[in-house]
Amino acid sequence: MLEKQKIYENIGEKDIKKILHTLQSTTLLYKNNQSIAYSIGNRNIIGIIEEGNANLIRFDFDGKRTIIEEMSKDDIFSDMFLSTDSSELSVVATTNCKVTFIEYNELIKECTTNNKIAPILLNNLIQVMSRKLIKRNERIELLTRRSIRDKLLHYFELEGKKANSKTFNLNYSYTDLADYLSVDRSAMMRELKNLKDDKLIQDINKKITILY
Amino acid sequence: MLEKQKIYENIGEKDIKKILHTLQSTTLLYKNNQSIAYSIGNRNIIGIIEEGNANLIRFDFDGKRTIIEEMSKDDIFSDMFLSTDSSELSVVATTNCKVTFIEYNELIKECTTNNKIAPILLNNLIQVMSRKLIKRNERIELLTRRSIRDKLLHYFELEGKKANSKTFNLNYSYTDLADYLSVDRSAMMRELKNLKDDKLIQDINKKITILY
DNA sequence: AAAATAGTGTTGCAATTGCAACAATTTTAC
DNA sequence: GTAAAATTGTTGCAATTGCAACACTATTTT
Repeated sequence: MLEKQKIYENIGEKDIKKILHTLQSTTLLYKNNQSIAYSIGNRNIIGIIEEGNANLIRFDFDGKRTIIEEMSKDDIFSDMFLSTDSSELSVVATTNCKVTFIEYNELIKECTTNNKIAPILLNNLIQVMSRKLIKRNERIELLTRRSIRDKLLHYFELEGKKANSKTFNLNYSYTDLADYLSVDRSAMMRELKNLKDDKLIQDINKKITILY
Repeated sequence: MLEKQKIYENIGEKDIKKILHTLQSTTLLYKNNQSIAYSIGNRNIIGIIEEGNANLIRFDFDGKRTIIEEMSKDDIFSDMFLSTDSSELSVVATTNCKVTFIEYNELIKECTTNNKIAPILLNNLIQVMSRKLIKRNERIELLTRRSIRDKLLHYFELEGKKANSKTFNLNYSYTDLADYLSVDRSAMMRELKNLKDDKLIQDINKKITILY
């Protein structure tokens, strides 16, 4: 399994502080369910989640909510990664969060001034972005499955691979999982029951076991 | 509308040749429908499409094909952006193609050796990756729509925005569009007819006009 | 120019899915 | 520790979707 790439990989504590200072970073705290507003007027701001979890979500005009991406410690988000006219997208804290904001343009500038740390941070940024691309790809692959059954089975397979075991714990609530798979919750529950009846999976209290 | 970021942005012809040579790049030609094999044994290979178009596609075990991403000139692809165990994914030329391969690790190495061009190329790489993230995000947003009708309308809106007009040409065949939206083609055709009957869109020979 | 291949347009029918609505349970907040 | 809020589990029913099959047209290939 691919290791989770970290934005501060290979940079010592002191150097992290130094470069964050050089880049004139800001660190802010957010409470659970709070919307993480950023890039107000600015451009190319990168938010680094230092502590806690947050989701990138979309609210439909009819109030329907869709989780686009879930993020945790060492994950990043940025207006750079979002379409300019996607105003209905927002980052929402799902636990209390600590977020550091840096300006990408400053980081690039530092790379041309013999700063030794900046290129490492830039490389790490690319690694984290690669990982993000992979995650979004996985999501796309999930969503292209044509039935709820296929989506569930594929999701379980992915989780199984991640856990490197046929048994793993669901860290989503069923409500959230339905959102993630973009299907009706009750229809998903019905299909989940079918999968259990067909002895393809076991589900003991959110602990899933793949039986095939 | 966001400009398409180019991997060679702000680098002169001569410098492009120079850096490609330094990075020991390889350029290969592919014919339409040919599979673009890369990273055989290697890691962190970046493919740059110099000419032509290619798709990132998945073949299901039952032969069903799904377009994950369509790519054109100046687009890039890489094993870095793909899950390690996604062996069923492949890049396939959809026209005759010219592709240059570079090694990411070499590029990083060059950045620490006072090479003036390498950091620019690296910045461009980030810009292109950002764009790719946005594209995949758009795709996710499309796929999370719950009905064929919604998917079509949303797709048309996106294309309208891109063209900056209510009228634009479909550059997909309907067969491919169905693949892209991940729905049954005949069901999509039916829904397309409904949209026309409801006077929400006009469709004259692949020239779509949004009527609302 | 003919043949082969790929794409378009349509339909009936069966299966899947979403919606609405509800009770029961669990978790969170004060 | 109780009230409020969120989640789970279930069902009937209607709407949407996928499948299969077909005729027809357009585009390549040789």
